[in-house]
Amino acid sequence: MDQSVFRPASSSTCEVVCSSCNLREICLPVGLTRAELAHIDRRLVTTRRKVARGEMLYRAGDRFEALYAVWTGFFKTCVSSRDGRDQVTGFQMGGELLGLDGIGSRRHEVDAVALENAQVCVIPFEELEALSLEVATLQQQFHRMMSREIVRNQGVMLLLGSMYAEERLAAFLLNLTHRLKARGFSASAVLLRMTREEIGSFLGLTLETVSRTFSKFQAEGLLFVRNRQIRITDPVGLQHLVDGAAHEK
Amino acid sequence: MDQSVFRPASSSTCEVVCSSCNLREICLPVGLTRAELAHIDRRLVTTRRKVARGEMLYRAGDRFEALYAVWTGFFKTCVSSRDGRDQVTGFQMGGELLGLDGIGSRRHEVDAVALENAQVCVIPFEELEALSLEVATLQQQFHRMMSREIVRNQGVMLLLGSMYAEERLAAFLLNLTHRLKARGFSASAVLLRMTREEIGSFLGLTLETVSRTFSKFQAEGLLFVRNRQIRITDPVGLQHLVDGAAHEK
DNA sequence: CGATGGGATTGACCTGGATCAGATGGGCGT
DNA sequence: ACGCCCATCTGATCCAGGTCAATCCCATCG
Repeated sequence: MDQSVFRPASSSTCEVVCSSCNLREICLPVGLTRAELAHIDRRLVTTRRKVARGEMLYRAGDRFEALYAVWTGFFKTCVSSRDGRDQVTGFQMGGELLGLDGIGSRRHEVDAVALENAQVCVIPFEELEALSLEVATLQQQFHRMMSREIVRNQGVMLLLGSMYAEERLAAFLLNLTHRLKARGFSASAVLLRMTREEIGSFLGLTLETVSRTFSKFQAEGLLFVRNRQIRITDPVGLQHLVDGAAHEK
Repeated sequence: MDQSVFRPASSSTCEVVCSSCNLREICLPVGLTRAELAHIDRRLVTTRRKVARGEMLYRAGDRFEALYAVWTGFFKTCVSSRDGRDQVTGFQMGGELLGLDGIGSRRHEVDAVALENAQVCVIPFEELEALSLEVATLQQQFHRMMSREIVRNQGVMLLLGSMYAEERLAAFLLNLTHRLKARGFSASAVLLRMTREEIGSFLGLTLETVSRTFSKFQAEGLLFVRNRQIRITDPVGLQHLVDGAAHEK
């Protein structure tokens, strides 16, 4: 169940090819034909970048030049206001895009930090736009990914604006397991890649509340926690919480 | 100071033309050449739709077919989870796009409601993608607008996740006045188009807290409130609040 | 011009989660 | 194997903002 053994495509060679990456059905090139994929292999995604645990892929203020598709590893993105307040705005795993925040202003607006040793595929943005002019399906796919990012964030806004701590954590865990499942991992045994504090920052809670809520879930038989190892035993119960079961009249 | 007298372009005729609309420097066609604008006039934006106050431009679950650029009037967008919880995710005014949430799934994911009688320019999405293949600057501009939407939402997440009620309301007011100012309105005299409850929903607060906070701001000499009429007398003071002045050690 | 109703305001009280503090334990470098 | 450090857990207390309730006010309409 160790998720870190998962290595898409050829990790031993340095060849970067979307066409033989096993994330291609989740990542940017979903639905492209073989011929279109060949274009991408040749012209778009030619380099990969390693980011060690704790390092930044980019930081707020950096010039925006490329998008990054997570290949291996796990990231968080953080916004921070000038007075030092900051907030985790998302966690990204294999097949998800990083850097969309920079397109508008040509500067990155958030920090992207690797939570474990990671590798990302570099997608030079000028090239992406150029190739999008030729390959309509690529353009479409890109638009879909941006749109989904918007919808995802609106879901987080709902969570932050109108849910209780337990509901937030339940929603967070279910979201995580769904994404892991879509990538072929177990939806019940999860190894968290982030600290309680990072979870708390993302959910608008303190680390103490996150910790207490995990303990409460365990006491209620919804899951087992042991540090960052989580085993979810009652996903339906968690979903019930998200659906507002706890505070219904 | 009545903002409703503002009518971009020719409101008497039914002709829909971006090239002579006075929102064109704020709206989708920013930075396009005259020739490119002509393309848009001819092929992209040919119809406009009226939405009466309280009516929905679209609702969650509707088939996604077009984006909408607000021409006149004022909208809110709401997400709602199945259990009836719901949350305002944004307010849109002239020159802003509605409907980006539908691109990913081909269904709208939120409701868009007019808060006053409004008119929107209809941008058929298939056409937009087709024309984007030919007009690179249009594609670029569209990507920028989507990216900015993502950044905006992340800003709201920061607000919802880590700010106090006063800071949230101050940030909201300043954001509103900045947008009004960019459209040529007064940044100090604002007529709110939404109820306290809608503001509260957007900010993750109750209507009572919004009301109390307005009163507190007035008592502190930051602004005058009279129902939906706001006059901001100390924008710097508000900015100071947003910057966390109140709770600094 | 008075009646009506929904938005807004204000007060009193309560609570979910923040804050503060201390104890425990696991991972990592040496 | 040891020691250190940081993450985690848990308890006690506090408070920002939610909840409940009463009133006010203004726009609309008969």
